[in-house]
Amino acid sequence: MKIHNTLTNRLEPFQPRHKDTVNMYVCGPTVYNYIQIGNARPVIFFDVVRRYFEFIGYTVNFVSNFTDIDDKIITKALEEQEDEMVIAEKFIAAFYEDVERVGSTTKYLAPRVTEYMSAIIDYIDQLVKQGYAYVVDGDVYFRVAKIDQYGALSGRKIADLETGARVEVNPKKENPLDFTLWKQTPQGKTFPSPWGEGRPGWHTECVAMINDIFGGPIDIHGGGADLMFPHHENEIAQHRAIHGHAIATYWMHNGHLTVDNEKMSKSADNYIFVKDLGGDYMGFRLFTLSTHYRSPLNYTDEALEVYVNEWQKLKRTYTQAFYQLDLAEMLDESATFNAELNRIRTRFMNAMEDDFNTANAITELQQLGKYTNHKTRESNALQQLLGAVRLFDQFFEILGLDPSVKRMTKATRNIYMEWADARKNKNFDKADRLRETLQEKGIL
RNA sequence: GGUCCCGUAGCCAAGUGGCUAAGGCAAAGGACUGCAACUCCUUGAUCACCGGUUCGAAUCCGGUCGGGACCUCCA
Repeated sequence: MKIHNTLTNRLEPFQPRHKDTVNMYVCGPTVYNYIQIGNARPVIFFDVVRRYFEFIGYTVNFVSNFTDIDDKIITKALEEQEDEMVIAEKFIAAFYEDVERVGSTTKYLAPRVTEYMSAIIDYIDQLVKQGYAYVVDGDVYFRVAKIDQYGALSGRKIADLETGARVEVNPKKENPLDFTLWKQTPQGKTFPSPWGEGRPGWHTECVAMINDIFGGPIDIHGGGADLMFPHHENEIAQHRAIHGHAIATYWMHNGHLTVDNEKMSKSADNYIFVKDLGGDYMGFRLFTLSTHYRSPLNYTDEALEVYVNEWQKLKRTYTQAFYQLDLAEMLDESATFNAELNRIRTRFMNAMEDDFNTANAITELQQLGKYTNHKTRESNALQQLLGAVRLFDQFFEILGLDPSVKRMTKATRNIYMEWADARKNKNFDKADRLRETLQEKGIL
């Protein structure tokens, strides 16, 4: 297994810290609105990472947080004249719905900032006591200059950052690059702390959560590329300060999704919420996996349509093979793979092992589709067909695609038999009627 | 202004030093079929441009042009 590590900017062999276990953490959403389709990319990709590791036998401890205290939530709460926590709850529920829509699992630990307040305050307190942070008028800032390796993740140097600083001047900060750990707030929900009533900055939560939940450094820390700087850089800085090392071995970042080659933004009026996408979410999932995760992905209606069609095609292929086996009472759970299927499987797995190259994995999925279509048209190929269906099952499990095909009921089976009979007897009126019924049931 | 990424057939997209540059979509032609749908087969690129390194480059280096990201608590 090779993974591109943003921290070293290299492809590295994956070595878990604990045998047979993968501990991973993915930065979750700030719950102030529905998620847009760009947010769905890490939701889908890291779900695939998890699925793959589980498939090859690892136990995966997957954690992704909710930022439920934030300026944006306060703004939203004021707009809607609602309590901030009500807003947060609403969008957490909406988030889970969207996660399920796109076929990712919601079964993972999802800590919230509000549940971690004391751990966050403790962490900041330690930073202050050890001189890595300073207090000014009830605000607390991290002293970036104390961390030698600051900038290593995002490939920046402190000097460059200072030179090109477009950072707003905050006279309270010793250095414009210093980031907020705690701040007093004029409005919104506040929490008591040694520095007064206020709220934590954004960067401490993940560190506090990871330390509490995993009790030490983890294997994989993931998120969108925009989190590299400053968010992940700041997480690393805080962790180096107290623990002397980066918090995770491998840092993985997915590239951004654009819409019609433009970044999604409210001002550009090209925001697309996952919930509004409508239609075929499996097709959308396939679309997001069709490009390597580190490359940018451009959304257009046409591009999505291509993969919606592709998914329909794969599903049709699978379904036909499945029912052919079902009719023949040959739908065994286990199957042997012949040389061709093994070749496809090996290529698929190799693609996944190569830094989760889902684009190439999907190519193999398509090759399997072609193979299956050939076998569906052959007589006496049921063994190979069974192998194909079971290999499909494996690929679908890894990629999180679900064709939702169930065995035929007795009634449906009878209709199918009647249809076949009618065709054989050239009773085409009847056959066409039955065909329609079967098509409605999704059998044909 | 600073840092970084990208530019492969009409479109999407793998490949990052070496057999004839994967795969998909679209298009055209063909096969199959009671009709249709589905499916299958065949057909396309010297890799933005210029120069360099090398026995050999889409793949490394330099430059030019074009596009994008981050530096603003956006995945």
